[in-house]
Amino acid sequence: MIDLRALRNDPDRLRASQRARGEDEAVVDELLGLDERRRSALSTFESLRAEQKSFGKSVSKAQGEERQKLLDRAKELAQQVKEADAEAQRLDQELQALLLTVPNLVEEGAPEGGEEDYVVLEEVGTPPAFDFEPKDHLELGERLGAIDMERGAKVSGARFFFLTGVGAQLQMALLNLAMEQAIEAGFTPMIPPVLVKPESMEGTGFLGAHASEVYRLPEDDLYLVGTSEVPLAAYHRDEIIGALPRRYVGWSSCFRREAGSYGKDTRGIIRVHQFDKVEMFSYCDPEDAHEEHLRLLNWEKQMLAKVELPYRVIDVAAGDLGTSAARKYDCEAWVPTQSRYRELTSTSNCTEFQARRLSVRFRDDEGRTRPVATLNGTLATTRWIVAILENHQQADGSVRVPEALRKYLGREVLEPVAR
RNA sequence: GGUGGAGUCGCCUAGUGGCCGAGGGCGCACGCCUCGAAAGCGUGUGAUGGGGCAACUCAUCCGUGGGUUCAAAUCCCACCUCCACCGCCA
Repeated sequence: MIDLRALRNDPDRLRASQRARGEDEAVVDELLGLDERRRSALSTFESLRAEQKSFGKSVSKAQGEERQKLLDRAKELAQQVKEADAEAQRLDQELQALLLTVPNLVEEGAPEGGEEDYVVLEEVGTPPAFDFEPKDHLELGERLGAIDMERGAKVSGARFFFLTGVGAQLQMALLNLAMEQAIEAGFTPMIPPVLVKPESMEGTGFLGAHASEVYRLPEDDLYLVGTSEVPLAAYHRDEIIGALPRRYVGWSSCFRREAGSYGKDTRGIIRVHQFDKVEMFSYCDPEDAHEEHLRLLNWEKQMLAKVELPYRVIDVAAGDLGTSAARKYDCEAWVPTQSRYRELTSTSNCTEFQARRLSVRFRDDEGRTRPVATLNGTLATTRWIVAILENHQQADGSVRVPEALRKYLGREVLEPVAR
């Protein structure tokens, strides 16, 4: 949620942000008009209510006929107060509802435009040159006895899979490596709930434009999270926290409906309904948010270096930021059989947007409460297996294990197994 | 799933229609005292929103949402959470 008071002072800032995202600018004037009417209704209610309160005092002191007279007038007042209250509440709800539809203000410097308008910030490493025909991750995974899509489909349907044998071990190795790196950097490890209440989902901004991506359990009015960002952001809901920054690293399964992606990435484990992820989450002073964002990006790059993958970093364009992010950097690893880069990590600076919805505050130097900034970034996911298998494959179908993963896997090469 | 009990300021607690416009204690902050500290004494102590350059001021908030009443922490209804016990189950 954006800051209404800041909007009053500088409506052009939101106009520019909406333009950069390719979204409606008219919402600015709707907000301002509604806010004006709400404040006027509120002040009407407040003065009536003050009158009613002092009137109530006189009633309690009066006697006999005098009391009866006052009672008649008080009854009238009560009616008026009730109406004024209802009107003020109605306008406030209308304003809140509209406010919830407005995406975060875009950070200055983010590229304008849509999905294709990203800016490449850097390319790290060199895509491997094979002197044989590289196999894709699924073929490799099946030969290694690491990935079983067929049985995934049999048991759960399309876009579900089993990680088996070294596949399961490889994922654990990867996620353990990520957890270890984060813990060393001072993050508090967390294993969060993956079913959350509507307000947690709403608070993180996932029930707006992307609501169809989210699994819902109507019987229990709970949602399955698409990322541990959701429970980690809601963790401090309705709290005033001290000692910023607070950094958490969450390990969880993630669930995505992938509605509207029919036909895209249908082969293998690139786009699936359920996967595991290690996610960094940071609460910090809004003044430090930009710096913190760059730190998260750096930790992501450290992880990518450890698994020895070639990748590039992109600055995601405003129109592709999603509801909550003010700025977003993705790291995309090279996928040899697709001859292109695919997203492995994504780090967002959500500024105070989520914290305002979730009411997570801190005390500034003057002792006033202010919303914190929240940021998140990926340290490892199941999808990384795709890039690791493909980039480190050898002519015989074996896969070289990156140095950093060896101590977890206990071997240097993953060998094909007989079916 | 069933039955019973409970939810008041950071924590503990008082409060059974108007004296609550929420009292007390703990904690915390500041001051006095002291060479310094402890103890003691004094003062202060929340959130949200509106108005104001400001000191300040007004309104709302006693788990949540409704209702009764001129007036609700207090009465009524529903829900939520926690605790205890019973049943069922991985």
